[in-house]
Amino acid sequence: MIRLLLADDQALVRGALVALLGLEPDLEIVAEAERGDVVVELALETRPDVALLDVEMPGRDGIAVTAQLRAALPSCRVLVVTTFGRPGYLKRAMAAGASGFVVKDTPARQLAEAVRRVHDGQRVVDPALAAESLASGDNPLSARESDVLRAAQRGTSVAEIAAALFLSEGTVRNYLSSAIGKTAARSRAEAVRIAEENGWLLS
Amino acid sequence: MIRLLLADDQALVRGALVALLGLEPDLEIVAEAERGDVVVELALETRPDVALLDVEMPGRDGIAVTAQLRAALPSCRVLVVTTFGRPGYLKRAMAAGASGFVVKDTPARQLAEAVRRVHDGQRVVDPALAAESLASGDNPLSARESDVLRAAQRGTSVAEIAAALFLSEGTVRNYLSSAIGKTAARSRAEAVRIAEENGWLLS
DNA sequence: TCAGGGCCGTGACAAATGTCACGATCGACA
DNA sequence: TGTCGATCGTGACATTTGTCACGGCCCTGA
Repeated sequence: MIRLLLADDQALVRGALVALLGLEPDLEIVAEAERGDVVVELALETRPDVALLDVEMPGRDGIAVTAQLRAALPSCRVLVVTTFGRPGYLKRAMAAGASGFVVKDTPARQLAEAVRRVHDGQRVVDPALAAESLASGDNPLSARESDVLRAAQRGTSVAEIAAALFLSEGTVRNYLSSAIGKTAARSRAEAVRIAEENGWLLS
Repeated sequence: MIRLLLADDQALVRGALVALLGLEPDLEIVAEAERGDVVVELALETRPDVALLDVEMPGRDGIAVTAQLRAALPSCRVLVVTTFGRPGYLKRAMAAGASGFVVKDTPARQLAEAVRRVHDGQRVVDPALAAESLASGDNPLSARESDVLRAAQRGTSVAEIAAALFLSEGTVRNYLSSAIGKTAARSRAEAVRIAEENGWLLS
């Protein structure tokens, strides 16, 4: 039996995944989480063989959880599941120690198979996404530029961003300007969108 | 047996829901769709009793599908399922003729029960969401203001919005300004965010 | 019939935004 | 050791954005 941990913030999806995977005779769900920040603790208690982690979760995002889980319980492999096939997500998930990366667009039948492959020590990655990920290049933003873009995500003004990050307004404008340049955008809002779509704004 | 149609663009979620609802002895999934614009045709072929529609779908959004489905096959009740509990979604779904509205945060066990209630002619609505929906008031934006905000969603400049909508730049600025006022925002980007969160930018 | 509202446009203005040039410090790295 | 890049700041400037006042057209409801 492969022991499974499931983490997804949408109760309906989580429950449905339980039903789906519960149909497989060789899989057993031993734990469920709806927040990222309880996964490691739960894993230490229940000792799963494979953890299915969503990226978008309250508390802590799935990629950060991946890194911590790999450190705390190396015997547990991680399969990351996500709604959005952002190139940066895949790259960072693999760098964090994930064994597989699956988008929610993939047929349901392949999920159990992916779990088995991951448990088997193989890597599982959507080939199309892998290609896109390679093509999109690395995150060109510096840490500060990411911070400023993240703070600008909700339509915040320069003054508010500066106050939130304890920077001068001029500095914020400089970072925004260089972020706009690096993302090949033509306005702050477009830069935010491009960075989001590439998965460059996590953590 | 209650005959079910399922529409959700994420194959994994759709498959998982099939597994979940397939466990219920009185439910039978007779059709699946991954695009909004094929649902009506599919429903006319398979004659389901209840349709489970996601709001966010390619082709046609679930609320537009609801209206068309109600017209084409009045015997089929609609239960709308969505990731985002936007107040405006609920209001528009009910106005379009949906019998129920469920967010993906609700426990999986309640889904089958919701399907039965809807099939029974009852209405199913998350009470918390209903309250929020009433509190948030109606969409204050005029059709044109919504158009302009929608066009501004991706960080587009005034000149580009004007070109896309065949308007003068001054007019676009006026609409943006009044939309900013009506949403109580302080910039275009914030107005876009507020309108999105309230579900005012559909269709 | 008239008032009101949505729609479309113009022009002018203040404020915010984006760009550039210029320093300065610091750590990493060859 | 020197160089490079990231970080933080200043000041000046052009452009864009947001606001306001005004005009006109059309439709709807009182």
